[in-house]
Amino acid sequence: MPNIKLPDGNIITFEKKVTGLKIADKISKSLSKQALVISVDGNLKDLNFEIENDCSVKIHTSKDKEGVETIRHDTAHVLAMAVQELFPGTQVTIGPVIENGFYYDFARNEPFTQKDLQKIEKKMKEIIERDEPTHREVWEREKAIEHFKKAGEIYKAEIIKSIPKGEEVSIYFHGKWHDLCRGPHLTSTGKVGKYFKLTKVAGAYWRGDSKNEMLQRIYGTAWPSQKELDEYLNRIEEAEKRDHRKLGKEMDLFHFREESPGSVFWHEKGWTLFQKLIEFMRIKQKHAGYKEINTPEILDRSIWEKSGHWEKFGQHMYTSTTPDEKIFAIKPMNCPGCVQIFNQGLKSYRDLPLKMSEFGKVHRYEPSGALHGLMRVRAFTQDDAHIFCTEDQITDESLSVTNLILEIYKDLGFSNVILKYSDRPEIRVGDDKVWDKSEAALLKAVKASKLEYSVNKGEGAFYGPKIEFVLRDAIGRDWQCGTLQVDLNLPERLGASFVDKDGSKKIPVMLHRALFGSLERFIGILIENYAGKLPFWINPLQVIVIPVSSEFDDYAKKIYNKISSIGLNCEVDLKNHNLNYKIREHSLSKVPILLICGKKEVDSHTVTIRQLDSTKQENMEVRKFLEIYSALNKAPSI
RNA sequence: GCCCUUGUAGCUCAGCUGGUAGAGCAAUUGAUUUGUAAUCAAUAGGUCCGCGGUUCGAAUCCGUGCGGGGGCACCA
Repeated sequence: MPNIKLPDGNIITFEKKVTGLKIADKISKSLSKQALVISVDGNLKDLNFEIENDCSVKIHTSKDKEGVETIRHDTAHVLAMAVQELFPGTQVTIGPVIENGFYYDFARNEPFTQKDLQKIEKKMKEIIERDEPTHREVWEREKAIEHFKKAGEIYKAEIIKSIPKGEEVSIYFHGKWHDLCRGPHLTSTGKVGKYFKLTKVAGAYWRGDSKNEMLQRIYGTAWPSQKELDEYLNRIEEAEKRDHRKLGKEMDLFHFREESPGSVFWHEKGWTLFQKLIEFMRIKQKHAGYKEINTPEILDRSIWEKSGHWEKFGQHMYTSTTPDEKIFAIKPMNCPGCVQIFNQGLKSYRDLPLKMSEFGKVHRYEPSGALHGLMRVRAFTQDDAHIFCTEDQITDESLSVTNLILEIYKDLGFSNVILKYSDRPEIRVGDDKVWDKSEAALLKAVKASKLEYSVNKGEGAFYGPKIEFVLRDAIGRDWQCGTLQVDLNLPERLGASFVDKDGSKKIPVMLHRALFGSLERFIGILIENYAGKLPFWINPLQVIVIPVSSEFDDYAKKIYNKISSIGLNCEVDLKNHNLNYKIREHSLSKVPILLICGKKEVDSHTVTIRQLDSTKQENMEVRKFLEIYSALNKAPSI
């Protein structure tokens, strides 16, 4: 006589054991139609799972995350069914739900083509129409292993072997086709619906390990309705339109070429943007008490050996041999150089905290497959800084770094920031007592920031704990940008010390921090966040002056000179094109302000302003325009 | 690095099963002097990514190298 407690608190009593399907029936017809899975005391179960004891349940429909995920999981199964029907001999491996969809990894000698995907989709729809009923069986381990081995499903057999002893080995059937699976699943393939799409094929290592063989992964997306599917596909399309590689070309900011894969050729406009960001940072960092330095790009091998980079990071380092056979490395990080500046001359405790910033260009030999536009490059500029301080100063300094980062992000339009805190990894250097102290100090700063944070256990650097700053962009994507790391190792390795109050020599703590992380990457993020329509103050081409006809060229030039002289990035377009053409051209290249001058403007000594994405025109005295827009030509917080 | 895919004019792309290349935009020149998202015409523009092979003949087929894209691994 199970008593079933519903989410609204009501209790329904059944005479004998009961399934989720029956409970839904009892509640309402519409619920029983929409029901997909059920939570029984918080555990997700199939709708025909038999409930014998008292419990509380929640029946999930496509309106819940659980319901949608089950649809996706079942779609993955249907995908595997279709593939095995169409391509006998293909082995199945795993097929989990991911954000917005699912994938399934297959082992097959021939590659799947784009055409195959269409064929598979068609077959999937057939299977859904066949409405194969689902049922679940629990098998004995050895029997299951034998069964899958015999069926030529080597990977499945291996998965079963790795299921912890004591855990059930459940097999799901959809008609005759069956697969090892934890479940839960819909009651039949017909429940899946047809609102799915296979999106891409890709390679993926078996068990995610690059030492293993490569499988073929088919990605797909699935939704409860056509509308949601279309919306999702639209979102993808919109994101593609923002792609910084495409916009960077269209806006004439930068390009890449074969001679230096993963390194940026910055064009004038892109470089102006780059320099504007640096100028902005210089002001903010000066206020925050940083001293800017600069260290060599190329340093002798010996310092990299001392710092540990040669051993730990050598794989990613560019080296260079001189004609006289000396080996130098091109810096992959700025820290050793900075420590050498600290080491020059005697430092006192009175000098601490000493904050040295550097816009340092570093080179790292990244694997070719990792490169991606500005987001992942082989040569990039860090807005780096190293703070030398005492252990007691870690919390305050970390907090002031956090505040600086938040201010800077906010100025650039990102106010949604979360933190990731990582503590000691298994392989590390230094005494556990020192770790205790530095972790506590850093965590205190994290908490004091009052930001949302997550803890990544064991993911700190080998030399100390770290925080990563993650910002969310306009279309909801997260980007890891800033980082703050406590370093208890490098200062000692490179012989840094200061004279303490009592006259003794002590080793300082070093904080590594970067705000944007990489200027290149951050510019990529900015472009995508704003879809190329950069805020006025950071825009590398702010104003274009357009005469209505060549008769007004002189006036336009005069205006252009005035605007340039107050430090705005301005151009004048004297080309032999009509007004409509010029407006279209410059609007497409996303210039925020177009100034139109004709007879009217010359007579009244005004300009007519046309803002990007607005057809409204505003006529204004030249003097007033200069006043307003020179005030707008700086960061909001400055 | 690994799997798949891709490389034609400055850009975006067409070029079927092998017969040495074409469009639109941009550029140049000329005409036009224009009031808020494409004025007209003419001209010029190519080592079809590199190397090798098959073939009477290769942008096209094969091999290989390099680059791009989608993933995986990597992101110290």
